[in-house]
Amino acid sequence: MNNRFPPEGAPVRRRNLFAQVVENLGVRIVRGDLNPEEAFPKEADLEAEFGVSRSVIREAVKTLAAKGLLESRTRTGIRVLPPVRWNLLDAEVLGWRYNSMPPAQFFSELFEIRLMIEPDAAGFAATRATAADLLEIEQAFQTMTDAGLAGLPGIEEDLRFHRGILAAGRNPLLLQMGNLIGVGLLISYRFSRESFVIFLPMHKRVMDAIKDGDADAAKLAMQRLLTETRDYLKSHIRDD
Amino acid sequence: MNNRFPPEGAPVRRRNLFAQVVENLGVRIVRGDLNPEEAFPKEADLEAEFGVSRSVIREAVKTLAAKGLLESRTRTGIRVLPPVRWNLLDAEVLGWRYNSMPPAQFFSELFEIRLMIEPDAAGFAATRATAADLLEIEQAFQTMTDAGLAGLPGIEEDLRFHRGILAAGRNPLLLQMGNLIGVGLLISYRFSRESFVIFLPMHKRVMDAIKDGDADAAKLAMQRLLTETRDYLKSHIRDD
DNA sequence: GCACGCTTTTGCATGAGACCAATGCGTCTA
DNA sequence: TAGACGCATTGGTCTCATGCAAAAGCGTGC
Repeated sequence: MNNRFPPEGAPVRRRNLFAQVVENLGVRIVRGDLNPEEAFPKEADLEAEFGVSRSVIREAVKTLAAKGLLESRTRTGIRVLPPVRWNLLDAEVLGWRYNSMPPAQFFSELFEIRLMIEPDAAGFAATRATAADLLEIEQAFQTMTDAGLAGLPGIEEDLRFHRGILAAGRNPLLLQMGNLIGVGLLISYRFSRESFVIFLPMHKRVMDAIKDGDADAAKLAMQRLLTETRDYLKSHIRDD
Repeated sequence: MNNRFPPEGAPVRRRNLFAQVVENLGVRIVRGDLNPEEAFPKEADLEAEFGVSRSVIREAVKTLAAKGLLESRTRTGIRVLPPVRWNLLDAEVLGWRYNSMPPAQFFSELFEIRLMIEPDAAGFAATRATAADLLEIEQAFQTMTDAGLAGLPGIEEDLRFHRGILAAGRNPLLLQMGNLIGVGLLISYRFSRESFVIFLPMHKRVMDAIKDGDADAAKLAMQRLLTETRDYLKSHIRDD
């Protein structure tokens, strides 16, 4: 098996062959290039297309199947599952999907969900946070502030703050939303690199309400933070 | 490679070897039998333990890795990821986890999230549902009613109803919650096989509000349905 | 219409080598 | 001598190749 992809000249990405196949197929599926119902290449075809061995193809297919994008049966072959089956909250799937989506749609979809989850999560955090939870949130806020003053994007720190609140909500399922927020922040940054320091005071209000154990205030503060961020981003979308 | 599992005498399950390994390891991981940090068996050891070939083990590991339960690197070997990384909303992971969890904890975790999502989803459905969406919801309700009158559990139908509302909310991320509701209904049924017909009128109120396009009413009706169901289940938990 | 082979495609097994990153050892320097 | 740096070793996964088994759709023939 020679004639690897990508073709000569492209920068050689030193990653697992397997991961490259996964990403390539994954992106194509969520972009809709490969529809359900339509014929999907069989293992042998994929081998030929990518120029890799059958094991690599099989492991890639299993990975995509585990994320709900594919299904593979003997005799029938491989087929793309309908979008309902996709694990959209999987970090990778989220990334693939949001990189091929108009920003406006992305933002409305994202913040709609965040507004359902995070205010309530903040409310729970206010009544349930342990000392360790509070410390984590405070430290996250501190590093976020530092990053802001230093003119850095501070995505990592922002994510850490929101994750900290989800964790303090003490419901493991809440933490799943961390992926969503993370990918969201990343993409948001691609559309608008304005400083986020203007939102620091609002973050602080959320934190203070949680520290005070005031669930209603925490909920409202988070709601406010999210709607303001959403509106800000909506009006600052850059077309590129 | 002989000496397959399960040992002689056990009922022969006609499933893929691969799926069996995935389930076995998956359950052990989410149950906490195999902690992160702790040493995890390497491929060769797993081969020996399960009595299957490398291909099967590797594909199983890839599958679990895709669900965020494992990570496998060259030289370092395989290791269990911390629970934060697990894709808890994956249908399989959800099932494994909730089968090894005290019912009370399960119900509180489940309904906390459902109450964040579904009332808002119902609200969106009221303003966004297409004719097809409404038809689907009505049909689901109809089959649910029929099942109830026939004395059947009607889990499938119930799930269809709730999924229909999520779909009518017209935000793809909402549909992810379908898994959660589905597994939830299944487990609920294990704890309490009482008829659910008493909740039919409440379902109807949700549906009618959506048909009327009354978002607030839909939201409230859904909220009511969920809290009542939750309280009912809590007081009917059977210890078995 | 039904049973029964045929054939296509994935499922499973196995051997062999490449590749990668911890680990430990030795040497060199301040 | 302690510490830093480079280097070989080695234990694990990654990739390739090949063969056979098993499942399931399809058609044939009764």
